[in-house]
Amino acid sequence: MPVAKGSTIDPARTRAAILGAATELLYEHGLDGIGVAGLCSGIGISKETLYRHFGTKDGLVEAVLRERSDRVARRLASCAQAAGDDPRAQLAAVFDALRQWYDDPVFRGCALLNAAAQHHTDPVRAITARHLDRYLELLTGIAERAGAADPRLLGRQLLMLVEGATVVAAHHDSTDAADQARQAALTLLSAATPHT
Amino acid sequence: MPVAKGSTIDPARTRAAILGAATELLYEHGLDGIGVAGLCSGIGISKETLYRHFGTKDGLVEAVLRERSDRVARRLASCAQAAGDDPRAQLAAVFDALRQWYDDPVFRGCALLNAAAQHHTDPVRAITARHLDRYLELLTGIAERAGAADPRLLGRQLLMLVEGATVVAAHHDSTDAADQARQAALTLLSAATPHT
DNA sequence: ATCGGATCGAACCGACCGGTACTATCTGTG
DNA sequence: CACAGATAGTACCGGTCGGTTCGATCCGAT
Repeated sequence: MPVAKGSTIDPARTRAAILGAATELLYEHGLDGIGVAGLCSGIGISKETLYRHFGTKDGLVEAVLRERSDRVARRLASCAQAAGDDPRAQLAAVFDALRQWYDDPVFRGCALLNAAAQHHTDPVRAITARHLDRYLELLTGIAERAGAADPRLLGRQLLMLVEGATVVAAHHDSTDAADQARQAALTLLSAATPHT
Repeated sequence: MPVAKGSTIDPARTRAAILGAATELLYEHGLDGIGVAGLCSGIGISKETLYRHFGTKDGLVEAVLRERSDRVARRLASCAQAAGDDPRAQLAAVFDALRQWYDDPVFRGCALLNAAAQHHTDPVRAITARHLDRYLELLTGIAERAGAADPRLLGRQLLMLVEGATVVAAHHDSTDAADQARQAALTLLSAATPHT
């Protein structure tokens, strides 16, 4: 069959649908754990469609990673912002968001870090590094607003806590990981803030 | 040529040599980034030799991961022990050892975590989980000897710092990562220790 | 001196890989 | 209604994958 009986022919929508389905499949199976044929059958498209939209499997992978990084960073930033103006509350909100993520049954660690571990090619590494940059920017901003003596240092330390909690939750034991990391983060924040 | 002109026929030594060379190759290229043929030519052995010793590529991979976990955990524990009896000094020594590791030009993050990200199969995941368990045991021991109010909590938080520092050093920027994590670790240790 | 085991090198296998080509069929537009 | 573009489905391509087999050759122990 061509083009599926009742489906709308809308390249932009098709592309978005491919991205969404491919994101899940690549996250679950790993970049090298599923081939183009498996991806296409899992997504429900033909190879030609995939190649017309993304040119290459690597092209699809990079598009998936970029989109995922964008979405995750936006979501985390909005969680922080929704917590109000208090930097401590914002920091706590970040780890609360992480807890929800860790409890997701399909949680397998950070997709960007996993991808960089699998394809340590320049494009993938660049996307991953930018992803960590976004996290760092968010956390450093919180550190600044909290009045930390050295916001850039504290930002990096908080970034390590976030990524460490994710790693531990993914590969060791996710029980309470986010809460434990949150408590550590607040301790670091307090210690780095001149007593008010 | 068979058996290489001047080589000793010693299965145990051959096995150890394969393990050592394969460890580097698999770490550098990733588990799926190098095939059996590439491994054999890189190691300098024939396929038959590899398959007689390890049965399967997966068998080789698991043996490599197990041996690496053993070696790394032993080395880290001995670094801590060599720092004397003071728990704070032991903790600092752990991060000093990490700094040396991060500065290694071939540093690519934790091999065990990378492996788990690539092959999230039960055997690999079990080896990785045990690896983190060993880290946790070391750090929890330090927390206990330091008199932390909740040594198991502090141990987990320190584990997150160790793993987070490794991730950040590998994928973002290794500059000062170990020192920044060390400072954070000591801060957490102080905060968790009833004032003496 | 002999022999069994260890090893190399190379050929070989089926399966799967990423990617291309082509046809049939549907949608959306004028 | 007609046509152009998007898509499914399928067959196909060369290459590489993990893994097996075999003969030649060398080591080490008897």
